[in-house]
Amino acid sequence: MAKKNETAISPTRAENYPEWYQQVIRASDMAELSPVRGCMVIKPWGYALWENISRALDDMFKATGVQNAYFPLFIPVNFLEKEARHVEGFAKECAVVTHHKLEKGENNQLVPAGRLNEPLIVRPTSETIIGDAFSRWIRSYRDLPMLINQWANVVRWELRTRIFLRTSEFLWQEGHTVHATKQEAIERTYMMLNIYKEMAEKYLAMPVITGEKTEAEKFPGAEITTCIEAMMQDRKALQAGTSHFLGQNFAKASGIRFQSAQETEEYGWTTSWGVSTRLIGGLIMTHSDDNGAVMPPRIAPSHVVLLPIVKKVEQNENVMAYTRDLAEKLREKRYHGGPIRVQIDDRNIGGARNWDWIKKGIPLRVEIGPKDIAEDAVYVSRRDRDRKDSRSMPKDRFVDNICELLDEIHTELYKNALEYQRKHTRDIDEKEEFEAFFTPVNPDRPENHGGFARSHWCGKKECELAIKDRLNVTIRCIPFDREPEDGTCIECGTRTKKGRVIFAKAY
RNA sequence: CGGGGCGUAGCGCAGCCUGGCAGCGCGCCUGCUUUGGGAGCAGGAAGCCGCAGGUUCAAAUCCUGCCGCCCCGACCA
Repeated sequence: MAKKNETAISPTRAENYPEWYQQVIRASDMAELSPVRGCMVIKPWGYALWENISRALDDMFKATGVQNAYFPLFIPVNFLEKEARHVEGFAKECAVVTHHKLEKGENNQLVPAGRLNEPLIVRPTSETIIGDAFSRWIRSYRDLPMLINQWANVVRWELRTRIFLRTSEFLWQEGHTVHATKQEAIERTYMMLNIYKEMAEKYLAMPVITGEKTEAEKFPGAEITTCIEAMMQDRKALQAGTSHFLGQNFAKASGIRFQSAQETEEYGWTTSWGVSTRLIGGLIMTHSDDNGAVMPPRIAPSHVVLLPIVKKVEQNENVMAYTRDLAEKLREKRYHGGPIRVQIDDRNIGGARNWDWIKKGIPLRVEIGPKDIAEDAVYVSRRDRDRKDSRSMPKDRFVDNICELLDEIHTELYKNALEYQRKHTRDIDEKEEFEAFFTPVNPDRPENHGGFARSHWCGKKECELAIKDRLNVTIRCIPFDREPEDGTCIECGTRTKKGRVIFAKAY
């Protein structure tokens, strides 16, 4: 009974949020830093999240006619050069392959040899190389729409990295489509953003605000960038997914042309859209608490862990048999398209066993001891409730209702996150209040600040940049659901009727 | 790339000022006892003290250089 800290994770969120984040990842065994700077090793408990996320997304994509394909990791440098703004956006963070061979040099060290005639970049995103393929694949309007997705890794040479949120290499999906008309491409852009919203809210229990990026925050080369933005528990915004309408910019850069029904030659209208392993960072920072991770049930690596409690050796086999039988009954149940994922943990390590699963964030913990078996009952604890808030229930009722119980946890997590977001979102019309809102109360913890400010903006880039320079606050998005409203720009005071935009500090 | 902090066992740290056997807690392994909320006893394994050079009889400790990590800022999904 050597009770140590009140909380399993130290420091707590309030004490040091960035450090807490890393400790949650370590304690839950989701991932670790790799020997290569800025890269991560995703361990099974973390990778299962990505598998579950990607499986659900893949189904949703395919339901809209998207097909998967795979394009090369290496891209000729001159491909990137084709779209001017795209170059500006990505050139400075590209990893470049310049050699194709290693030779033994002094002291037996391996040194690069065999310089490439043309260097290759490691894809930071694949618009250009997919565009090249599309230019060959598409001849006629009958080839359209072209709806392609790839699951891949990409590399962006980041200065400052943070596990899952910003690593030099990350996993993602990138969808790329070509359409005969502007209208259809724009519709596709919004359609995919809605899928991301559904993933965030219905699977990750992460409420998001959908909207459009400003000129300054757009994807390099896009006409319209749409996004889902979520609030983390430090009240910073996380861009959790983006969908872009690329106009004809990339079609012109890559020569994606088709012959129309009217026998004219036209450029295609393209879109691209992606989400990444960053979503995992987002769900950690949305739901986890000072005792570790909290997994949203629908994508949790496991739904329930069974913890047999053996008092006397001679009861051991009885308890284990009961436990195995319960596991089998649970596995027969279907939950959101798959079986209930059950683990049995019979390690003999006392209360530490329970804490391990709390830190991993498994939605349900079930203790099974002689007392329960005598009553044909189980003792159930929910991760989203206080850890002492456990209750006994008849075993059959537990089995019959486990799907409803998991969905209830999902709903509760979503509700709490939405409540948090609303609590820290404020309409602000006075410049002084705006400044105070984003100024940390405690200078030692500059990450602590107000949250989302809904304020008026005249639409000028200078005002947006001035705020960014002064407060490190940016316009996260122009919400789709904004209502026209009279107001004055929070920076320059110009009258505007357009309605409010979301200002926040961002990851 | 600028400012600050930190590198000692898997994790968290002490030792450094004042040079002299490599330490502590947790974790890990073995055995026994235990098991309804971070178990007890006994035994054990585990270290390039970030790296390289220097000073010294002797360096985790002093000096020089480098590297890495974390936080803040600029940039980004």
